[in-house]
Amino acid sequence: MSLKAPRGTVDTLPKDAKKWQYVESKIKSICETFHFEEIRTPLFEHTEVFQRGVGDSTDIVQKEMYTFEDRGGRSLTLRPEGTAAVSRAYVENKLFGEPNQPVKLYYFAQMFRYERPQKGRMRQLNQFGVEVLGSADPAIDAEVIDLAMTSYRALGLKSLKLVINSLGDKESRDAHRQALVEHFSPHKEELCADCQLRLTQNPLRILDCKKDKDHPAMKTAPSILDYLNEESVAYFTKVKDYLTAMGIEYVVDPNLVRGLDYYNHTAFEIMSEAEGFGAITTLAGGGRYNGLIEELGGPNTPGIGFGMGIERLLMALEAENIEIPIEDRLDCFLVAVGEDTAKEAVRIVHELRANGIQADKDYQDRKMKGQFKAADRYKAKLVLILGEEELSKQVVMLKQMDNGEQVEVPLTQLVETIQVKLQGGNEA
RNA sequence: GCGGUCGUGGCGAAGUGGUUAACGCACCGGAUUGUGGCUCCGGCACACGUGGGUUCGAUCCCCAUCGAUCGCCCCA
Repeated sequence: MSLKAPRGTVDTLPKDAKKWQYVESKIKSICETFHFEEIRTPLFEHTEVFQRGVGDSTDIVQKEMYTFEDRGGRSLTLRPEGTAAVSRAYVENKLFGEPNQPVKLYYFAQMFRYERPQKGRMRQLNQFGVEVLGSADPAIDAEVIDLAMTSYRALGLKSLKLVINSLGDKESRDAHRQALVEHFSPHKEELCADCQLRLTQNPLRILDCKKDKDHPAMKTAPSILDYLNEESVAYFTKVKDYLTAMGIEYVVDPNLVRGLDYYNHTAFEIMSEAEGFGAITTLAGGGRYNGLIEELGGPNTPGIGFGMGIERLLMALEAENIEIPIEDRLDCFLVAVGEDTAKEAVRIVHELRANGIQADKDYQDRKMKGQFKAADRYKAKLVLILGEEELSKQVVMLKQMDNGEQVEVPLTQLVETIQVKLQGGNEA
């Protein structure tokens, strides 16, 4: 039996890797425009980081974590999401003491969740995410959303829908929670098993349930928006005003509830509305988490961020038929004929590369015709031909593949000649 | 975790309870004694996901398992 990559994981082969490189470099440059800096945290953390950070009652912690014990008996977990890990790093490295606040961070990282694989859902997935720590200015909420939207737009996506909501501060959430329990308790027996559990653990998430969405009590359920206190309303209003000021369209959905415990105030989700995208349409999700840093042992520090799935981003690009420009070229391919030329062939390719010229040669012992076909497949701009005759004359034939022109070049002038040829080609 | 569909060479794709499992693409070679994209000819190829069962005999029938895919749950 042959070995296969573990379930829910994939190999990204060169052709696709080029797409990833393109997407990542594009997004990174946008991060720089927004004056965000990269942070890299470990692939795994103490399990407690996620239990406390993400919340014990969440699906992620309850059934999706890759948790293992190391040889020292420590319980470690492959990170299932980025926010808790980055927050831990913020606290541990005392970034709250940095003079430049807020701290604006971004990351590209693999996440791991033990789930049933499906299109757009992998056990190892890649996320781009940002976290801004140390500011409770609603303008930052808008900026973070702007960064996400700008990234998508820059890659060409058009069919996007931004949904926002406010979960309010602690006082508002507690009041709403109380109202939800009172509202749903009389109907407890009619709700699905999950929701019966949610009633005591996390009543907010009942609103998110797809099974019970048609239950009459759902329509009359108390909306968080009615329980926001004055301060929370003012905050949410400012976020909306700032979005509007930037010309970013949004839809308020009072039922938008993020799956993780640490969120409060602003919550948002960006979805694809492209045709044929399948069941999964969420491209990115995020929100504010003002209590998380304190929960992880740091000072009371506000934070906001989002996570964006790169696999889903690529799916969305495909769904909208957006071509990703892939660089696929070779400057110079050396065709060598005859056994005696082997040593000189290796030396020439080495010399070209040492001078910054992209070069390759045949290693399959192909005949001349085969070597030319290979050069053609590689889309080589120039082909050098080295045979016994050229070797004895200390020259090489240089052929330009687009127009077939061929000239004899002394080895002593080869690098210079190629550089001129390539430069001329680029300008034209 | 639950349900549906699927699993044949590198890729695509026929097919059958029974001697060498089509074909196309790709790749290599020849026609063209040292020159690419067309044509013709020839060649190569670790293939019936894995493990059991039924059978004289299974790629084909049955079961299981693994994987993919679609949907549910939930999310990125």
